[in-house]
Amino acid sequence: MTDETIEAGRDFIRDIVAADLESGRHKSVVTRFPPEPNGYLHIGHAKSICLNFGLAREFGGRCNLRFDDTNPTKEEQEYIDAIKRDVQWLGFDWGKHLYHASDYFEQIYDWAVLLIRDGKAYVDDQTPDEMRLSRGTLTEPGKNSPWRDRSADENADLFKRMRAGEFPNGARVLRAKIDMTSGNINLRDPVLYRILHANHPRTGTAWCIYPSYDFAHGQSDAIEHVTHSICTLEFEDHRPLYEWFLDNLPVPSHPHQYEFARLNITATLLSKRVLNALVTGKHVDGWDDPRMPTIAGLRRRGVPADAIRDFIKRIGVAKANSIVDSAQFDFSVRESLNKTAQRRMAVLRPLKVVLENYPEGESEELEAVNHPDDPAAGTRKIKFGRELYIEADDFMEIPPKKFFRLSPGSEVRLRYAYFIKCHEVKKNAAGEVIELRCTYDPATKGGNAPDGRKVKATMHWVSAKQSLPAELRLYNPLFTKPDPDGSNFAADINPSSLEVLQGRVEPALADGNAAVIQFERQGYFCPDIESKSGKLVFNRTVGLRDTWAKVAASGG
RNA sequence: UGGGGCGUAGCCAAGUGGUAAGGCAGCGGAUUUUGAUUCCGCCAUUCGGAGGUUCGAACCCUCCCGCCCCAGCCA
Repeated sequence: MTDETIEAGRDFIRDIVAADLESGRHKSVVTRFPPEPNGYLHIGHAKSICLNFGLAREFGGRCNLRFDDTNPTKEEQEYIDAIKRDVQWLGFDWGKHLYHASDYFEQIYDWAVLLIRDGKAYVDDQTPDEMRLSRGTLTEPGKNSPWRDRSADENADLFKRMRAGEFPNGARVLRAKIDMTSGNINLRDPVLYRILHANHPRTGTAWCIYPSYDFAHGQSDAIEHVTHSICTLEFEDHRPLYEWFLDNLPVPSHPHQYEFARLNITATLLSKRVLNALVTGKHVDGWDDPRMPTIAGLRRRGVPADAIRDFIKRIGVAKANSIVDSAQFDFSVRESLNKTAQRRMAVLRPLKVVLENYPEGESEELEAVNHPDDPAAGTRKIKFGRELYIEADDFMEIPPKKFFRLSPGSEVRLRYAYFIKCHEVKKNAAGEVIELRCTYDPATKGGNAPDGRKVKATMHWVSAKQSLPAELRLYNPLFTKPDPDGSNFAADINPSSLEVLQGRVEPALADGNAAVIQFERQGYFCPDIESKSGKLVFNRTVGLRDTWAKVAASGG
């Protein structure tokens, strides 16, 4: 076991599993992660993945990856491939336990026939509209279908002909005969099979009838000998139905369903419907757009898998609906990256600085450490010269009280280099600052003054000549509101979720495919998949905590 | 106004009859050649509300209030 699993928190599900093992109800735990391949996995799925695979790992059991592929009209091979890739990247392994609900279609069909023989299922000829009307409402009971009392033989014949493809989509369905007056609407004769003449990613055209989620899920769990079938709260109402099937069919095992609250994060929408619409509506650039809360998007953005696991561990598992502050996620990302990311310097918004007393045409090499807390990361050389770029935000001509970076007359340190002072500000016709004329103190090489004088700020910089141009992509929340409206998300989309800057980076980043690095005083960045030498592109994974921004925002 | 759930700090979340863990955020302070990191300290006399049981209640009982989910041939 790794430290991570030892530290896994306690929650009601882990308590149930531990108790079931303790009491001997189960010899070992078997869980499953059952995605429908109709979209990419997102951070909400990561919660389920960490729970299901984590349980198996912690208790020495097993977790199956099972595709819930019962609706060929929405499912695609691309999603199957992406889901596998993402689960693996998150650090989990299903071993040889890769399954599909479609693997069980024949068995599930046989069980449907059995229910028909037992008088517990019937073919309904009502139209979808008629069915909706006769289902009743939340407060009124439903009415029995006029087809509810067909003979077992007639039902068997009709069902066989449904399978044979004799009827068009929607013509008939197979329903369980349970109770049209139940307060639980899921028990009002739920649909077991519907006719769908569609190509299935795995079974092709072998079938034209497909089992519903309810009729496939529990039985699939039973076939796989799943012990704890964990799903989200909205399926709580389905549990009586889940159990009804297990009780009325000769299944090989009897799993139990437990429900937990799905993940919500502020200013983030986690529903495949919305994510799909963001992609198809071109609001983002694909499922792996770094602004997306998909696993693929987070990965492209530079978020490490261990940060996602750490986040999931910290938020816990419970039954209360909740919305986690996105700052909680950022914390886990920074926590991970702070330990692993090497430091480099990059200027996002370059402002030219000319050191008037530095000899023209000369340059020198200075030594910079790669990680302040990890000497093993070593050092690197960086070029210093007469012309530099500093961060435009690090200069203010008229500094407010608590601003202790560069301003006319003030002295600051350039990291690993020298103290400098500014004595002239050049502006363009529009009055914008375009260049600073400064002087440096040659006695402060390396960043310390022999006379012991202190500066209040240390700033990053790059050499004007030696640095490289780079595109820097800064990501802001995709939605402007902390609680965007999922049914009308377009209205809440943040028009500045992507900011593209043309900055300058140290030459050490020339090859364009480093791991995630920290640009000192700015944040963690990783080369985008589009980055290459000659055209460097970096994604900002997350910014550093910025106390000054808070001070400045509060007026000073 | 049917059925199923859930209410503990700004946000997550432990706690299940013995006197409110922890994390995030926030706020102080120390260290700092990243306004980062790290480190210290502060942050619920009270658990949605009201009654009741008990020596003792966030935990048990009663009533009330609030929020979420369900009326797909989606999952």
